[in-house]
Amino acid sequence: MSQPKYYITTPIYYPSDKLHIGHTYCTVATDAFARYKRLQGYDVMFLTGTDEHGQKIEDRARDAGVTPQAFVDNIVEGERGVLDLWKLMNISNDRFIRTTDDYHVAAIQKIFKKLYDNGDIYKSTYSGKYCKPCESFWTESQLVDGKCPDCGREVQDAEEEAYFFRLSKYADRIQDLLENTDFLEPRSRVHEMVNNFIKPGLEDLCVSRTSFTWGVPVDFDPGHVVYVWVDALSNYITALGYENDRYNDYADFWPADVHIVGKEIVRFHSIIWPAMLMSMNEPLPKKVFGHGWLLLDGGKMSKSKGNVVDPYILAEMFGVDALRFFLMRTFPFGSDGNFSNELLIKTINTDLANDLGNLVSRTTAMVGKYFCGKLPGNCRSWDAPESFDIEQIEMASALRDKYQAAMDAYAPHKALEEIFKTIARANKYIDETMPWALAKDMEANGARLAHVMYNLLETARICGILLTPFMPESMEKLFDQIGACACCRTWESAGQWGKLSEEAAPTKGENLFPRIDAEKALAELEAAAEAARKAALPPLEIEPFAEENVDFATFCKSDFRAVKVKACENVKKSDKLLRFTLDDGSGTDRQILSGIAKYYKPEELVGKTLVAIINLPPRKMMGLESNGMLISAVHTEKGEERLNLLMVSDAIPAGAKLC
RNA sequence: CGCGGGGUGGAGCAGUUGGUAGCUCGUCGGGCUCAUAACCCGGAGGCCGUAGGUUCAAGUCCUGCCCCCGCAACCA
Repeated sequence: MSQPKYYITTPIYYPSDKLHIGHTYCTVATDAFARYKRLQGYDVMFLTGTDEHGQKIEDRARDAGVTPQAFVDNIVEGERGVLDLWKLMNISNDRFIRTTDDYHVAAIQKIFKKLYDNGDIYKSTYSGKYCKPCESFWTESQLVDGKCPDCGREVQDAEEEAYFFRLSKYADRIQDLLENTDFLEPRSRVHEMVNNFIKPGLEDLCVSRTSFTWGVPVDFDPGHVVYVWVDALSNYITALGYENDRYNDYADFWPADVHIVGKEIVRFHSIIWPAMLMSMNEPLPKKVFGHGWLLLDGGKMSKSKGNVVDPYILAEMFGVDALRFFLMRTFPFGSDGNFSNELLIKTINTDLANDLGNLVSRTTAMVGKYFCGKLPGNCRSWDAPESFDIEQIEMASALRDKYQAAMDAYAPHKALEEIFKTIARANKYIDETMPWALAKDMEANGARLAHVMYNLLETARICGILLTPFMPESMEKLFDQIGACACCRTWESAGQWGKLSEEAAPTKGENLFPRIDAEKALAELEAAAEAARKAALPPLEIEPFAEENVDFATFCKSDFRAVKVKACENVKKSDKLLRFTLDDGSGTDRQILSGIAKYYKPEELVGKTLVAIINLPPRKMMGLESNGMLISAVHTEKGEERLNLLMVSDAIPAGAKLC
């Protein structure tokens, strides 16, 4: 008897930069669904990975002075890279595919050839707007004011030889798939796809490039590399062993049960990908779900806005499970949501610390206090239940089904809402039953009190099971604290009231979810963000070179001399100016004021031999006259201005002319 | 210009097939003391962007307009 199979995927992310909270959102959601299905007893294949080819990576690698492979290796496998992030976030993927993996590359060549051989890929010319310096093609709509969006320079019409995929051939079948099945969800995305792309007429798709080389080579036509579509989308099947020997799971797991994707790539997954599969005569995935975006301040987060949220910092500060929970609890999956640190902290404090954590804490503490940590047994049932007993038990008993309905509808936020309604009910139940009052007369009320405790533990147990996909580690701790054995942590047992042993021995452990001091945490986050901004600044910047020439005669008029510092002091009431008394070789002291107090202490300059231009017109600063200007070298490091006075050999006599 | 999404008490959001407007936070008042100054109860606060229409009945359907966000060939 084999288990039912379930195959779920995230997109493969583009490692041109470090991943941010948006990628984390998508991956955590997929992980929660994967864990949910495992909990239900499915044999789950959960795939994620990275899409590592293309022009942008080639460019970024060149800028960084490394090979494209080294560049992506660093982002994927390096410290705090993609793999580290998923490990930190406790992502339970069964497989990780990189499009640079040998088996994938070889499989892509076979897939490309297959599409070519069946006539759906043909050779033609690609025409578009080309920016020569950037060596990039752009579409009309990508241009900014008709110019290259990267460098702002003029573009020209250009053509290159390329292979095309007959996407148009599948337009009708795709439209039918989108409109008449629930292939694509949420439903609102269907209108977008059909109105925007199918109704205007699907154009054939350019699937190869000759303008860059970082990609899978078309093996039967040197110079061409496979463009993103075939390369990236096929990952979902090559990772199962399609057209390769590395794996052998295609028969078991394809078609995928669901591709979880961000809304911006719904197009590729709901139009191009099915068309490719139709062409290859392979089954289509059962569903594509396009989730929403996390917005910041009502707008998109982007590097250019400098408002990218770093999941590392949040997870380290608040805990992985708290972050995972927040992402799934707060935002309706499928629509956009406004991310903020305040909301994150508030959600953790309210739901996790005050409601769930505190419920477990007060319950286990009471069992410890009133029953020395072990229920007396025979406490599962009660002869004359109050209405609130019944209500509490019924609510917890019905929870699993409600949860399942929400999860199956890809509404994890609703599933969590149901759980927390039940948790809130349990907190209320404590008020209604007043255990501390019962405890005053244990002889008379001990049995009743034990029943109340049992009901609370049982509610916590059921909630704990259903929360496991979202917070796997914390729920293990919860189970340990309430004394739940392995057999009452299962999906099956989550649907059955009364599975917990009547002689369970809870222990009050450490707080599952400590309260967060919001003010302090926000200040720390602000400091971390500031540090990140600084770190992102270029390590070294120099002034751009002058575009205009200066003629030789004008230059020669500038009289540069070696000067020796006889005295130097801070100018009173000025935090910038230093006053120099200089020997310029004339026999008369020369006074120059220089705004470099930030960089030098006066005393360290006395005796130094510097360079000054001495025929600038005299100028008064802070009431003192300055006769010339000392020459310094300036540059910027990590956004901070650096200045070095030009110091020359003390062997040079004062007054020596520089030319 | 086109397409998509959204405009609901101070803030952030739910509102399934049209039938007395809900949740979280905040706020005000009360209760409790088992617990992570947490928990429980109650109050105040919304003519559901706007103008029309359909209907016995509309936040929910239709039309026009205003405002916000996004997409427009790979930023989840």
